[in-house]
Amino acid sequence: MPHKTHNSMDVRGKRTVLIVDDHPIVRQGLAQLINQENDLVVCGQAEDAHEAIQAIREHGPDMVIVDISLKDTSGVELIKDLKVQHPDLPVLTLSMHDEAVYGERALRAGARGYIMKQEATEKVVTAIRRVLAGEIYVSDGMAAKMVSKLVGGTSKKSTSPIESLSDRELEVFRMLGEGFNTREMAEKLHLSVKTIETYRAHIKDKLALQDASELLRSAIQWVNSELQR
Amino acid sequence: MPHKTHNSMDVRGKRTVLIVDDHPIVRQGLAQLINQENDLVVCGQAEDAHEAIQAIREHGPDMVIVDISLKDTSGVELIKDLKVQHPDLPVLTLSMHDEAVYGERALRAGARGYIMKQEATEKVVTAIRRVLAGEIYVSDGMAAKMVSKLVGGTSKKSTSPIESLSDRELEVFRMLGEGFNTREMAEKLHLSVKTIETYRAHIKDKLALQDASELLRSAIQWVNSELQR
DNA sequence: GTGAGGCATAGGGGATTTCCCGATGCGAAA
DNA sequence: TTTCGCATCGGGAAATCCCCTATGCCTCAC
Repeated sequence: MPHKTHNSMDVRGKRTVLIVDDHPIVRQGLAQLINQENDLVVCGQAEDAHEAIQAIREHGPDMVIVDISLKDTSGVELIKDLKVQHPDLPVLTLSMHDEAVYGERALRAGARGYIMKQEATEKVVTAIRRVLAGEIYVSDGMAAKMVSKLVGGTSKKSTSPIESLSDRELEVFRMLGEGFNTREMAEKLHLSVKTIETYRAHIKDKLALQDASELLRSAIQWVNSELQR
Repeated sequence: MPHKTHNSMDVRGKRTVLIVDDHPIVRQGLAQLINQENDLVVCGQAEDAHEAIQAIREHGPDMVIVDISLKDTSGVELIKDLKVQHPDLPVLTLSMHDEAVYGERALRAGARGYIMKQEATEKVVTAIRRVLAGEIYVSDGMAAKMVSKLVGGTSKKSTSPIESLSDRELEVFRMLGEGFNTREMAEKLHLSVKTIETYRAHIKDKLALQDASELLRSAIQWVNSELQR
């Protein structure tokens, strides 16, 4: 398949991959994994959303691998941005979080695949190839779940109210449970305090919580149960 | 590959390292990082506590690097076990979680160092060397915090600073970690809001915490660790 | 293709809460 | 008996929370 505008292959005919992850060790592992394949090569790395945008401009990679939990802007936000700025650039989401919580969000944001760091390295390579080929990669379990969701259509039961939170709201909810206050969240996410306050109010509504204290308890409990996996 | 009796050096005179992490990609990155040093070599890998114990028996490494969040047993439990079974085997804790939350717990469990995955790879190597040399490695920030905690506690012994809380203070600390706000605590304890505020201030002083947010995080973390024993 | 509604973002202004100063009484310890 | 730590409160300024409103996007149904 002949590609269009930007450089689809480097001089030695390899497909180029850009890595976005804020853990140097993970970048190193991933890079080695990719570079030892004879048709793939890592053309650049970034550790936050801003660097990622720049690196994409600079290198024009064939695909990007994005960790979903970055330092400032969350990976989901970066994926959404990329969807706008580079609609044809395929994105594979790499995450240590459970796919049940973040998988669907990542795909809805525009990712072409989702894989957990717990997976064997061969599966990661498989996922990369699939995404490069223009297909979608998710785990079998997640694929099954999404199918049944489609078939079931309006299955009102068994949907945790947490599912109803928007991406930003979930992010705020998680940080709340980790003990951050409104101002800290605003700084971390580069948003106005007022915006965080709005999210808190929405979360309270959606989860039917009475006040800030119930909200906090709920968030703490959820974060802990997530840690237990 | 001849196994020696115990911690010494392998045939080529390198110090041997065992990696325990449930993310294959991280293991790969770390292994490459270590193996490219000419005096260090990875002698084995494990992805959970059980495999780790076995691998240590088998390879007798000079040190172990343990991720704090494993699949089954938490890394902290593994570290405690190792402290019993191999008291002289130095352990470096590697974690993606903030050191403020887990650092102290890891060290108390017996680790000789704590480093975050966010750190640059050179720092990781530095930490490994330090721990191998029998020293303790923590970040500068964490070291400062622990010193101020010790100084602030005025207790010569290394008792947990939480021990220094009075009964009322401890009660407030626990309720804080459970998500109660000041007014609710006042009602529950039949005290003035002002009194609870005073306790909060005292706890902050005694535990050398900066602001309400740190106080909250600390309380949440403590309550959780209490739940797990 | 238009309107309804969700989402991300944020401001205004009053109600609460936190934070930094005290302060008082009461035991225990020095 | 003087000096502690502890439990208990208050004043006042600063910060935060809470309720309402608003705008610019999207998506999706009709």
